[in-house]
Amino acid sequence: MNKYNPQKIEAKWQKEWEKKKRHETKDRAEGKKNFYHLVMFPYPSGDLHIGHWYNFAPADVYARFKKMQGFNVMSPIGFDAFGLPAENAAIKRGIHPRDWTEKNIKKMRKQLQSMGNMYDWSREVVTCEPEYYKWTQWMFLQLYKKGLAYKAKVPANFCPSCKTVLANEQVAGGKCERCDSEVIQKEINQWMFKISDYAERLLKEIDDLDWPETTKIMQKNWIGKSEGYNIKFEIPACSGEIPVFTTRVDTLFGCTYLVLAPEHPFIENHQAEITNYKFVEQYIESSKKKTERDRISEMGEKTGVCLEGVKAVNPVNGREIPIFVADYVLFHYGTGAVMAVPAHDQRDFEFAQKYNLPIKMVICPNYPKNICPILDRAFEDEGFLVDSDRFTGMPSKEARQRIGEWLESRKKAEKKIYYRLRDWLISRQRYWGAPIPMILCQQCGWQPVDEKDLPVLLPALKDFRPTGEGKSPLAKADKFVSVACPKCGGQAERETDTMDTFVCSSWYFFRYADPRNKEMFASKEKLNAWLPVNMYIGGAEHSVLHLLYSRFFTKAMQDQNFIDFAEPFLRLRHQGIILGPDGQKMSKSRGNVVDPDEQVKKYGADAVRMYLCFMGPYNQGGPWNPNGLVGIQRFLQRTWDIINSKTKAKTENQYIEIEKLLHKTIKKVTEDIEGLRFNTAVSSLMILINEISKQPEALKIENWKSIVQLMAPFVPHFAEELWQQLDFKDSVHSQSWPVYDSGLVKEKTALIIVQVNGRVRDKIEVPADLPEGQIRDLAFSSKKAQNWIDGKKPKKIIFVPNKLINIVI
RNA sequence: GCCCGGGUGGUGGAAUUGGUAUACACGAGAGACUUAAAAUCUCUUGUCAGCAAUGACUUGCGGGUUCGAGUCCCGCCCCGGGCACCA
Repeated sequence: MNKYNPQKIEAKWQKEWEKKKRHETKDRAEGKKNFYHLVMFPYPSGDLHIGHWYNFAPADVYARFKKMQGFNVMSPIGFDAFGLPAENAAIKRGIHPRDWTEKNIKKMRKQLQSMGNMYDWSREVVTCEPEYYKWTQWMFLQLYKKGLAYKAKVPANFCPSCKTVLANEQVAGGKCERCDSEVIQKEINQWMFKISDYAERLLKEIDDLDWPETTKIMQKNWIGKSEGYNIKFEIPACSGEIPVFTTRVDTLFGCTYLVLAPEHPFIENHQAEITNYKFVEQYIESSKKKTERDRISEMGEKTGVCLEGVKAVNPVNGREIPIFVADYVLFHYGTGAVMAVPAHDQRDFEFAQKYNLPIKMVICPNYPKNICPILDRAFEDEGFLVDSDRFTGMPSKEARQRIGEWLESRKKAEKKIYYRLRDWLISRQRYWGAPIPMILCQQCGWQPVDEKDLPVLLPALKDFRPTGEGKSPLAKADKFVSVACPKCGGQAERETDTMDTFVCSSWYFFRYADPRNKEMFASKEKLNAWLPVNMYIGGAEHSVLHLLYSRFFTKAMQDQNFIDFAEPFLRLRHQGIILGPDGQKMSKSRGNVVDPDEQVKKYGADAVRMYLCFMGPYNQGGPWNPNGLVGIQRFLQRTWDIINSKTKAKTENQYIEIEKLLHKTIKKVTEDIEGLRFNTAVSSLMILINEISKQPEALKIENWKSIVQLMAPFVPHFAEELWQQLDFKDSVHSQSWPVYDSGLVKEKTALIIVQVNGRVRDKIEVPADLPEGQIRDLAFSSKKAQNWIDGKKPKKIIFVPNKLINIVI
């Protein structure tokens, strides 16, 4: 008998599809709506492990499903090819990053093709190719022109091992996200993107997106909006004032001192008035030396120094209060100064306890009883005001508004909003990235490279290793550095830093729409044909990095009218993470990376695809365990055998039950794929085949057609082969998705659960929609139920149509 | 510390709106076919009691709401992710 040989048919159909260019997508298809299906493009690290398969194979099931539903689906793929890991790996192996990257891409292309995904390779983009990074540089210039790219000397996160600065988003717990080394603070002149200009839009416009709620919350927290007041505290000693930001104006009467961040300019500007300046200076120096790590480990252990000789005046009651400098106050947030209310802020509370400062309670949980508890920690909740002059007795929420307005009318305060989001630092002192297209002229200052001179090619350096002195390796390439000023023509120097890879990946989804355009990153016509992305699938680890940056790019490009939409990804879903068999995150150093090749060789790509779908909920992931794969193989073999036995169907209505089950399965599979519940979709297919295998003669050939179609997205080669064996025309993948008959799906009978006092005592089968009265009679005549009713009179009867009757006695 | 997500058989998991808990699959056990093995097929498989019919118990723990709770509410424990002095 004809045996299912996955390796043979997979090779056959992959060749055939490629020959017929089955997966190339036209920008317009007659009578079809475009559907942009996108997976996060991979980083060419070398080998495609099972985690990649988990990302790409179920995603491809969705793409194929949408195609069969009649959409003109674009499913592109490419490589996020610049970046630190490639460079670090190349250094380790003593080869050039370009060679290493190209070799990996070649290998991964082959591996990706072996999965049988419907990628349109004609649209492939590779971010380290000049034809691509030309437009990355072009985007930089557009941002620069609008003042959204600027160079500034800021304290930055510096990784001593990677020898480059990093964005805030790339530092996790004081450590480098890539190599886990301790990050130190270093002041370097850096190129920044002004993402903070878009904080409000990034926050507001996320609401309407069909994204996982958790991802939205993460982005919102990262942006971190706070509304409050900037309050002016007068400093009589130097006839100046210090503004502080607070979200709790209602606690102002409880403010017993001010605290400035060590970097606050007031301190340096008033050396004369501060009588213990030497001491203060020492404190500032010592806190500067602290690493991010020190600050984290010291959390709770607050330090500071009082500025002797200067006092601040609380605008609300005219009282003079001391001023401290302490590094628990951050300079880069708000005004770099806070009003300390130890009774109602835990940090101030700890500081006040340590330095014996007055703790004055002004919010009570239970006014007018007015019994304030003795505090062992700050009371940060809402309550009623006490000891607050004419605001006493007012709920804190109302007081916030009233005190704010009152101060505003006296010009002592103004409404203010601050965001936690800081600007995006994009300079990297590394070789393997897109050069920043800027030129520094001693006469004219920073000048952008002329657009017609793009791309600024990355020179083919022999020694590309980082220098460690905070300078890019490109600085060593004299030919690259030395250039004529675009403005005056005089001697000038190129910027030698390269761009963070996240810049390259912030716009790649535009390029897929028009990948070979030489005039523009993509034409508006093609952008409008495809974007925004209809379905985006990728890991949750990008919740704030890539996904936030891409939204920023999209908004910035919209504002300059290069595109017509404000959000790049309308629908987003995350796949889970496949862990190593040991339950740990897969990593080469742990040696638990699973290569799917062995399983593919044994069971075929189709079985592996389907097993990945079947394993569990797609967004969950978990440890890799191939034990269940054999179950998928058995299922495919059984399906194959039944079809090949070519059992002829009998008369139409004899097997109506099977036909009904088929239509229920169509409904279930359709709904499940749409919701990315691949595991239950596969299980319902198994139930169907199990049922059919009991009576294979029950199915008409027409119904086999539907079944093969239902399976096609999961096991594309298998389905294509069966399609051909059943003598159907064309390709199964260009068929339209089966539609269920709602008449057949509707149940003719219902199984009624008979409960007595909420416990199941019997089950009775009745015609569907039988009215309550009749079911009641049936329930009472049930012997099993009668045993429990025991002749008693029911107190109550609960009836759920077509489901359940509960007799309460 | 704060914000999310999760905890169901030996294992992966199902239960879409508060209505049969354990679908589907793996594994295990028994049997059929076979000289034998593989493959395939059939049956059993949450726990306890029972020959059985059947009954009791069971969704991390403890309470609660409800005729009825894996699902809702309160309190706790554990695991995973994010944030981490953001005033």
